[in-house]
Amino acid sequence: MADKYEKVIELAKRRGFLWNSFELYGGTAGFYDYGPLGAMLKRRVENIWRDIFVINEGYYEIEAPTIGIEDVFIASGHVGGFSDPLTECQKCNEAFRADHLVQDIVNNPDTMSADQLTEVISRNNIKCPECGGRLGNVYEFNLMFKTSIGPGSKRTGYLRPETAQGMFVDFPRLLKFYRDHLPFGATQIGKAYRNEISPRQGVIRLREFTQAEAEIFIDPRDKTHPGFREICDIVLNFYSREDQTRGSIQKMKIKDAVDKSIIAHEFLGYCLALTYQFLVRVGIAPEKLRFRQHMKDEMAHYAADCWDAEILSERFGWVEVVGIADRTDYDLKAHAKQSKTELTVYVPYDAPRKVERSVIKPNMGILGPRFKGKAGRIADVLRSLKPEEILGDTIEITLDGEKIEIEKGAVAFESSVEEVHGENIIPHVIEPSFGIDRITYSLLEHSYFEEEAAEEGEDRMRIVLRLPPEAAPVQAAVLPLLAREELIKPAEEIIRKLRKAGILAAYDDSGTIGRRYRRNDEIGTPYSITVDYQTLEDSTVTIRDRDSMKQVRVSISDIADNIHDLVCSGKSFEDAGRKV
RNA sequence: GCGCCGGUAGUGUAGCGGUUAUCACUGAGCGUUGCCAACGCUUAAACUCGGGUUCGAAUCCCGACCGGCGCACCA
Repeated sequence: MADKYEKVIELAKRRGFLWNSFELYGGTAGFYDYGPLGAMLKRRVENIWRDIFVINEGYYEIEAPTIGIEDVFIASGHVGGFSDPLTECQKCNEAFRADHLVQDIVNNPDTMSADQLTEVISRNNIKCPECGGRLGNVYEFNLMFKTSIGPGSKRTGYLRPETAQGMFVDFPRLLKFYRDHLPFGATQIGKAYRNEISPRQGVIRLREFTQAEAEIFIDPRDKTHPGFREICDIVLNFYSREDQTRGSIQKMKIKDAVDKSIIAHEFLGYCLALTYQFLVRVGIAPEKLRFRQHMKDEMAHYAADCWDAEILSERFGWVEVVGIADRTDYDLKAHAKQSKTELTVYVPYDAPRKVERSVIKPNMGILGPRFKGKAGRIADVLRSLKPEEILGDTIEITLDGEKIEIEKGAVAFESSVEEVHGENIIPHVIEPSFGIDRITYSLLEHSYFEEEAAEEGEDRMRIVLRLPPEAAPVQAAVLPLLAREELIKPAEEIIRKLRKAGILAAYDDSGTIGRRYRRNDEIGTPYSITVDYQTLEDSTVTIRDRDSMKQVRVSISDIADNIHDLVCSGKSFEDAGRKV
C-alpha cells in the first residue's frame, strides 16, 4: 500500500506542486521544480516568514549574491572544513575518511593535504578496515559547487552553501544602517547550494535549496529579550540533551525551560517561540513538532547552544527543518581576521567610567638624533613596556638581539585618569535558519487528508489539502452552478472583482459542481463561491468552506472584502454570511 | 559512492519474445445536469535513454539516467 509520502508526491506531481527537474532529459537527482501551485505555496510560506521576522521583528531583508568569493568561504570555514578527504578501498569500494584512518599515526591529520594523507597511508601500509584491501588515492570532496569569476578562470567563486555569510559580510554596513545600536538583525531568503554526494528523499535533501535565515547581532552580556514575557507561556515539545538520553519528549513552558537553564537564555527561547508560531501558522501540526537540542559533541565548538525544530514525517521520521543557534562571536571574529577589519560595535556605558591610564612617551628629540633609522622601532618597544619596567635609572631593551641602554630622561611617563564612555565589543550572533523546501513539503504532508465521502453508497474518497487559507496557493474558486450564460456572466464579474482586490481566484465551469468542489479540495482552495439562480434574483452567492463543506450566503457587493478577511485576517467562516 | 529492487499515457496499472500495448481514473469537446468526483457520445495521451541478442524486444542481456530501500556520507 502506498504510504503517505507517495500519495502526497503523486498529488504534488499531478496537480502542479512539485516536479522532478529536467524530466524532459531524464531528470537529475537533487533538483526539484516548483510547479504553478507549488511556487505559489512556497511564496506564501516565505511571505508568512517575512511577516514574522521582517515586519514584526524588524529584521530587514537583504539580498546578497548567490556566488561568493573565496575569501568569504575561507573565513566561514567552508573551503577548509566543508570538504572531507576520502579514500576508497580498491577491492570493496567502501569509502572512508582518510583523516580518521591516520589519526593515531600523525598528530594533526585534519590540517594535511590529500597528497600528504595518501603518502601517510601508503608509508604506514594502512589497509581497508572492512576487507583489508588496498586503499586508493585520497581526494578532497568539497560540498561547495566551484566556479570561476570572469574570463581566464583567474578568480575562484563558489555557489554559497548557506545564505548566512551575506549578512556577516555586510556587517559594517548593517551596523551603520541600524545607527550603531545593538541588538539588530538582518535576514535573507534565497537559494543555497550543496553538491551532495547522494541526494535522496525527494525534496528533503536537495542540491539547490531555499533558506530563510536571520542573523541577529546582540550584546554578549545581555541575552534577554524585551518581548520574552509575551511568549514565555507558550508550551513546546522539548527534546533536550537530557530528554534524549532518556528518550522522551517533554512538554514545557518556554519560561520554565529558560528558568531551569535547559535553554541557554531568553533570546534563544524567544527565537524558539517565533519558530513555533511560524511553523504552526503555515500549517504544521503542533503535535508533530518538537525542539531538539544539539548534543555537546554534535554542536560546533564555538556554539553556546543549539536547537533544531524537527517535524515528524510519516516516511522520514523526525526531520530537521530549522536550526536555531547561538553562534557567539565566531563568525564576526573569523571575518575580522580574514578581512583585517575590526567588526565591533561601540557600546556606551550607562555612566562614564574613570580609568587610570599610564602612558609611556619616548622623547623623540633625544632618541631620533642618537639612533637615527632605528629610533622609530625603539620607540615602539618602549611604548610596549609596562610602567614598572621603566623605574630604574636606565632602561634596557632588546632590538634585533642587540641590547640597548636608554637613560631615564629619554622617556617620559605620564599617568592620567581618563573618562571612558564605552567600549568596542564583538556582538554575539543568534541564528535561526529555516529550510523552506522541507517546511513546504512537511506542510503538504500534514495537510493531506483522505476522507470517506459519506454520500449515499458512494464510497469514493475525498482528498483534501487542509492548508491554512493564508498559505493556500489558490485562495478562492468561482463556480457557476451550471455552465449557462446567465450564470457565467455574474461569475466572471466576481472573478474580476476578486482579482482587483489582489485575491488569487480560479474560474471553473466544466463538469458538475461537485466535481469542481473536489478538484479545489485537492489543491487546498479554502473557499468556493457558487453563482446560482438566486444570484439573479438578489445578487447573493454562496461561499463553501473547504473543510466543513458548509455554505453561507453573502452579497456580491462585498464579496472581495469578505474573502479577503477570511483568507488574510482569520475571520471565521460562520461570520462571513447567512447560513444556508 | 557501493549493494538490493524498480522504471509502460497526466496518475495508478496489465502485458514478461510476435497484441492495433490492457484497464481505470484524469484531461479536452459536445450534450445533459438546480450544490459535493452522476450520465451519454466524441477525443487526446505511454513502453526512460543508448547499445546488444533475435527474423522479430516494452518483454532477454549490457551500460547510462532516474526513483525506492540498506550502507557510507551529510545539516
